[in-house]
Amino acid sequence: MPVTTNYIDELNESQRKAVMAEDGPSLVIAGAGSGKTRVLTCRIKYLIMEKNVEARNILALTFTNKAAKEIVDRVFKEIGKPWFGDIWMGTFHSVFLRILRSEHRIIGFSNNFTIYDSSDSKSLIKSILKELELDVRIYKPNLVLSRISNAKNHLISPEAYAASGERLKYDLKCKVPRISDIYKMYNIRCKQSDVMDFDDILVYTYVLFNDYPKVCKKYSEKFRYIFVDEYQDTNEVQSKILKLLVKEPYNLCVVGDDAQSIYSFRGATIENILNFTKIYPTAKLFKLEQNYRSTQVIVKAANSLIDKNRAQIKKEVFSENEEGERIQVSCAYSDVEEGEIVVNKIAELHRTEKLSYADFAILYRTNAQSRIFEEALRKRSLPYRIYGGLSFYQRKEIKDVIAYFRLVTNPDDEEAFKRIINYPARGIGDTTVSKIVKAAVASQVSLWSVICEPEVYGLAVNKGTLAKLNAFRMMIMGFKERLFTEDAFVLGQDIIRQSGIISDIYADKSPENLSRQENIEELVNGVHDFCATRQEEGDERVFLMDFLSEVSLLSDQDMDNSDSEEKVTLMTVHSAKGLEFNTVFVVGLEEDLFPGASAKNSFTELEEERRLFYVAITRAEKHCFLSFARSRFRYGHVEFGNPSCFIRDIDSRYLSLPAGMRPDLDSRNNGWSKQMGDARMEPRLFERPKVNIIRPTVPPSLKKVSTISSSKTVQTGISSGGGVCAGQKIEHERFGLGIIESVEGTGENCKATVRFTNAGVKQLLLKYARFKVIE
DNA sequence: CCGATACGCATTTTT
DNA sequence: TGCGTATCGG
Repeated sequence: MPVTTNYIDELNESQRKAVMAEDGPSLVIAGAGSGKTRVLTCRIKYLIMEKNVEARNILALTFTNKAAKEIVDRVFKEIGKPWFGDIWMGTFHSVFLRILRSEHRIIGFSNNFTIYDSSDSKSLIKSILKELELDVRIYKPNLVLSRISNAKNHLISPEAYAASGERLKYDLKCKVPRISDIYKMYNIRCKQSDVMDFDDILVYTYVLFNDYPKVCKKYSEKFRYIFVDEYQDTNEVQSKILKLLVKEPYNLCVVGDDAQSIYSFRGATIENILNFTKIYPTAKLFKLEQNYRSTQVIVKAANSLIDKNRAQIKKEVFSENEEGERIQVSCAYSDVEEGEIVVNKIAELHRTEKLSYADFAILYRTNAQSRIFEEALRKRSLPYRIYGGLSFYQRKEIKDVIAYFRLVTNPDDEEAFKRIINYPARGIGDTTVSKIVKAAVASQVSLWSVICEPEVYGLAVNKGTLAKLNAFRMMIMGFKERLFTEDAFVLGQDIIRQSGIISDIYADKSPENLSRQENIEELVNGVHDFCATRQEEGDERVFLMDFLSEVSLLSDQDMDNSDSEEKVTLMTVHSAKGLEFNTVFVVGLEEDLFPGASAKNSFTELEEERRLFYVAITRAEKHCFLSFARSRFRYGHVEFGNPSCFIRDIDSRYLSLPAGMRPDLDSRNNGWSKQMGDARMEPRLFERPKVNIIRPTVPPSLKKVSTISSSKTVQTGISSGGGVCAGQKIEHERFGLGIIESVEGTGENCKATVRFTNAGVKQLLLKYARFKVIE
């Protein structure tokens, strides 16, 4: 047993106070780079090791899968397997989805309900608009969706919406008075389709806990200690769910930074963190103010910036690191030149300071800005990686396959139905689908019900179409029968093959189709890995629904990018939250771009943009560069703009400004008097650049996968039970190199805890694990 | 039912 | 400019 106080000693004063706090609510305000995850994981460890709290009484909630994974790994590492037990850790959505699945009956859903992603929601909105004969140019689907989402985030039911004078008035003012009706229909359709959208996962959890106190009590008693990461990003429902769930003495520990709240456009409300002590009057407040990440100059500059915001909790973030150099501001003639300046600087620092390419990040406000930098980097043959853009799961071919999986799991799923009813083409066109929808709406049933009993619901189509519909139905039914008798991988692969997707995509060999093939193969691999992992962890049977549940809450950021090559990172400021880089370039600092144009009218929006800028700057450890361009190619033509007001929000003591922008020298002009900088083009290299647009590692061929599947029970390494012991070095088929930490159980149930170099700590059920012992 | 062409419109996006 | 959608013609 380790000396229990060690890890406590390594904390600073305020961290320690937060970690060792008595029972009761606590709010930890954690400045950027102040070690908030550390406090979170240490407190969990402290409770378990010193306070004899049982792991199964702990719940830790995050916003991203990535954050969840990090906390799981770190806690696991800290306390080891025996103590880890079954702590519930995960995103709000995944944890609540798990609860909703086991309580599905109570809230009126089937066991197999599926999840709509935002594009499904949008698509449903569109069909409702069509049915109501509303003009999509006035009722912009995105607007409608955000109003509905906003209502849900505030727990306004369709009925409450219809009765809310305030909301109706606002809609009327915006000339979209029928939002209320759309909302109502949207909800009905989701219910009929046995689906939930992302917001519903939270709303129904609230309803479950609020309307069924007995159920709530069950979970309250289970989760005696609740942790929330990034609390500044919670919305109203989330905070209310917590309120229901947390009972005396309110062991709710939330960690966050109000200065980093950048998701209000998604319903996050900064009031949650600002009012925490009002909701929980006994709450203790802890402030982590020492920044371990950045130089003093960077921290001070960031402080001076965020100081311009009104709504915030007072804190004094400081750094004891080296002072560091001033933040250099560059002015470029054009967006292209801005790219060159940045890339030149990267090349220079790479050379002079021996920095790895992975030490650099270029952060921009909008994804559209990435291209310029991409081109500049490509010209210089520097390796880079762009995050964002269309994610793996948003690709058409992937969505098609997932739609099949969804429909097989839940035939009532309307969006999945509509997506694949005629893909691959089987002669069921829009007119037929419209008739089905009409009949379904008229009888308040799902589309699937209509094609099951066409005559009952008065579906008027000709015989040929009826036959085609029937064939489709039989195919789906055929798959459905195997839902719980077959493995997700086997069934999934059969669906892809027998549905005709394979023949459709493999029919022609155009380059874009080739990449589709690769993507499908990648997905098949994903299913395979998923099954294998779950089996190794001890799940006997892994069904398609399990895969779906996981995958519908997954984003591309969660795919393991173990691609070890060193690359410059290009991403939006939003996606950079939580990350850190030695050197950061914040680019495009122009009015109407950063801050964006719409921030002009609203004070709160401007403050949010400022926080966003704060997040950007505080990603930097050593160097931070700011830049803007005088002219920029936007929407097809060149536009001129002014430097961002945010540059002037930073105390100029911490900046090194280009000539013409220095407040003491020339305050009349806007920074346009002179060109700044010595952006000289270096000789171009015409080598093939190392491009990598976040497509996951090269997928093995489908053929290879099939081979693996057929040899499912064959072990590469040792047979179950004997042969392994702690300390051995192994190589796992997917996780790579690792060291066995412990082995327990015998025979069938023999499990090993393995620490992998690149994949973290895993528990493997030897019966399934495929690896070989190296030494 | 699918392809071609025309129009209009553009943030950020953990789940 | 470039994508996604709407509409029309084969």
